[in-house]
Amino acid sequence: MSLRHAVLGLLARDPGSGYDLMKLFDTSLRTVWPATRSQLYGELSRLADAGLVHVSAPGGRGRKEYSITDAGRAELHAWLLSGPSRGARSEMLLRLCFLGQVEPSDARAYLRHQAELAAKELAELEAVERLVPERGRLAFELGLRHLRVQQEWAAWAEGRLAESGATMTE
Amino acid sequence: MSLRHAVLGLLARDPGSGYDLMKLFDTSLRTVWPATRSQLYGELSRLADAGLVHVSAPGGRGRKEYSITDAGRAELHAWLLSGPSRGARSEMLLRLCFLGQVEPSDARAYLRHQAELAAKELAELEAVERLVPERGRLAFELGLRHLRVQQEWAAWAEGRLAESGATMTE
DNA sequence: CGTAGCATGTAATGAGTTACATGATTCA
DNA sequence: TGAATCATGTAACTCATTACATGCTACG
Repeated sequence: MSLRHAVLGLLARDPGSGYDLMKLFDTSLRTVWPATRSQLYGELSRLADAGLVHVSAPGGRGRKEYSITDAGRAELHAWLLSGPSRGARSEMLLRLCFLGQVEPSDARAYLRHQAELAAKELAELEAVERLVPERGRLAFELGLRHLRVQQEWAAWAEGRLAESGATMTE
Repeated sequence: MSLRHAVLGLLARDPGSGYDLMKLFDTSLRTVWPATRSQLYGELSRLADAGLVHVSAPGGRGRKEYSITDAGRAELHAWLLSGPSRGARSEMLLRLCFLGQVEPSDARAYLRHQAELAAKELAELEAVERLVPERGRLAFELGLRHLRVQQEWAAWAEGRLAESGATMTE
């Protein structure tokens, strides 16, 4: 139930309408916690019902500007410091569990492709490094490091498969 | 839609009943792709309707042993080699985006806790390293490397906060 | 006056969680 | 005969995705 907390986090920085928040979900949070309009507007209503946010400034064109309440801030704070919730799914790891079931050459090609993909994303990330605001620095650095291991690991894994394949056909 | 592929992957290794598969979901796949009974039995029916698996051996107590079909194998193969699907959510990264909104001392404590957590999981993983079957080796290694960066990063991040906190109060 | 951008939602469907509900067999 | 294990499911609910649907306003 973290969409709720993403919304609270954004509103804790600045009040805004659903429309405003949507732009943030489509930019800064795009790769971290994607959300759609229908989800967002629904969640805003529920948050308002629960008293965690309130409409602070109705505007033209039906605009409703929301602000976080004290209760909302308390909820956000508690969540921020709470442990990681269970149930993490990793499609990558799942594929890996069954990668032994395709031809070794296919598996190698797949891993090579993964390495290239990670390298590309890494390059993109490094290119925008200086644009990252100070407050986003920690998250950025973690993303960077994750991509680096991803790339190194894929290269290592491909090498390993190549070796064992060679051994087998000898 | 990856529960489907997890089931196909398991059945491609060995035929089994919903009950059998559930044990695997609760052990080997627990940390990779958790699933519940109700999800699993539902998915098995749908897979059978779609012709990707079939009941190969009905047994006592209502047991239905499923096997993968050629169509199922084809589907699995295609999925294994397909690119990563979009929509990856990271609760960790989301927390990080908003960690600036709590007291620096709270944030540091949180990061220290994360580092310890990663170190503990790492130790557990390393302890069972030799029990990992050859076919699970790639996934295991990726998990290991991810935990290592997690730990190193959390330590680095905490140090960074400590520094900037010190600068601010000077 | 038209179009780009602002601004809000609903409906249908699929995926995941939790709780409930039942019955057969084996073995001590 | 009673408990553990085998074995299957349904129902209610929440969360996420996709498509549909509408209307106002500023500006050129």
